[in-house]
Amino acid sequence: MQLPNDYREQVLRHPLLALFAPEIQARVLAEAQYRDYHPLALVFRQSDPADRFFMVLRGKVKLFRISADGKEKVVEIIQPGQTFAEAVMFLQKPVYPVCAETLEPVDLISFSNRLMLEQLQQNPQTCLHLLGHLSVRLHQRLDELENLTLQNATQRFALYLVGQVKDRAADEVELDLLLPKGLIAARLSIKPETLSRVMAGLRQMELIETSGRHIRIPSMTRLLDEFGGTAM
Amino acid sequence: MQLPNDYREQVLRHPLLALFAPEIQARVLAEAQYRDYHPLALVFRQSDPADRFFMVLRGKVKLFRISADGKEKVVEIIQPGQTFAEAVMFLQKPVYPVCAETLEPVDLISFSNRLMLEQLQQNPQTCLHLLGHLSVRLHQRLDELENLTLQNATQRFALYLVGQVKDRAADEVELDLLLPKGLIAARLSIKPETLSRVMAGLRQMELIETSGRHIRIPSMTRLLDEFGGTAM
DNA sequence: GGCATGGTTTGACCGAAGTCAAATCACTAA
DNA sequence: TTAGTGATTTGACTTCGGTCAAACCATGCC
Repeated sequence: MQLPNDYREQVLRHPLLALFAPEIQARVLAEAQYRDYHPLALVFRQSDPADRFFMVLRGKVKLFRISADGKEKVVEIIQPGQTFAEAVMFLQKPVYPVCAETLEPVDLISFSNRLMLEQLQQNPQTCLHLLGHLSVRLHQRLDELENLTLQNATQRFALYLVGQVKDRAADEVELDLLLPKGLIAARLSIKPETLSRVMAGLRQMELIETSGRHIRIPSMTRLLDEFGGTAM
Repeated sequence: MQLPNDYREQVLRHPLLALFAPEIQARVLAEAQYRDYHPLALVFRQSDPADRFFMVLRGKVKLFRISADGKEKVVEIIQPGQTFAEAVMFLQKPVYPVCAETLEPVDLISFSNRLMLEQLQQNPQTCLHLLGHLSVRLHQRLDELENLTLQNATQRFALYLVGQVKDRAADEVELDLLLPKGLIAARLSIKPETLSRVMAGLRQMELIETSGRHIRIPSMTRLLDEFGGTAM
């Protein structure tokens, strides 16, 4: 399928491709595959052999793991503009470590690992950028590990809320959750029922006010005060 | 302090330095710092500014996080020959994301981030190697996340045991735990008391026999059968 | 409107792991 | 040997979050 022109620029602006010479960019795009997906479509499955990686152009993609007894752990929700499964190309035995499923109508572009690796050998700058990117991800995972083990459900949700806020300075904040609560619960590794109770609790303590997806935080300070964590 | 000669070779054999030209290696070593530590010494603290990374030459180093209320999460136990805190040099604001503490008498060598970054710009092969390394680590963290959320204490310990076994083929296995049980518990994010009960449980089911640090697994098959997970 | 569907909430109950405290074991050093 | 320190075990109790089931709500569709 043909890559629509309005996506071209967005793709080439991505740091992974931005530093390549124009003729290389052209080659990469030529070998790229563009595809649109229905909601709830499976992009790839855990332990599928992996010879391509992806960039989201439109919609959201859920990365998750399935355990032997069928329980799933949501690892990440990928937003437009982000790539996923890039780290896989560096493994000796390239195999996707998670399942990827679309949440909405989604447009994806995918790139050949082989071609990308070849280009990386010529382009240390992009290598360094990727190293930076992976380092950040590694540390995010660290944060998440810490959250899971050291923080309870309410603290995890509070931290999630904080992460959603754009204006870090303001004390009184309003925002809209951009995911259905069930998904947020999954992302935080708690059950929807528990999330519901957690929010009820915070409402009780007058730390938040809610109506549907819309949330008002009267005092960020007070919220962080109760559920600070090491955060920031 | 002077780097003992018998360590020199070991250090230069490490993939991070192995591909550098001899004169570069010499420069890196010249700027490296060698030091020995007592047991329970703090190498660096979480959120200390980070301008060096480390390689363990002797002894074990514990990496861990401390939460606001003082609880600690053991992230990793570093063994001789391994490097740690290499990923930090790629961050915009280089700051150690964990605390590092020696568990035994330890010898460390540390390298300048600045110098290393300079060299990486000239050496895409080593970049790629590092990318591979970080990717593996990223996926290990994934495994760990999955274990924490999808697996209970007994399953986690069973997986840990499996990971300790050298001979993957044998069905009847004997091994010695190389860490005190308290640390193993921490590594698995459970309390020592719980680990104790977990082992008692497995003993009950005749899946393991123990005496002190020594453990006999009469049938690997049976153990994995009960507590398989997605593992392998 | 009436109804089906899926997301969200609420309640009653359960269970795995944490907490606290005491007992026991292991090993060192006098 | 004996005392002392720290690691490990055991028991009683608590707690957080999960499970199951029912109610509730919003939405779109006929």
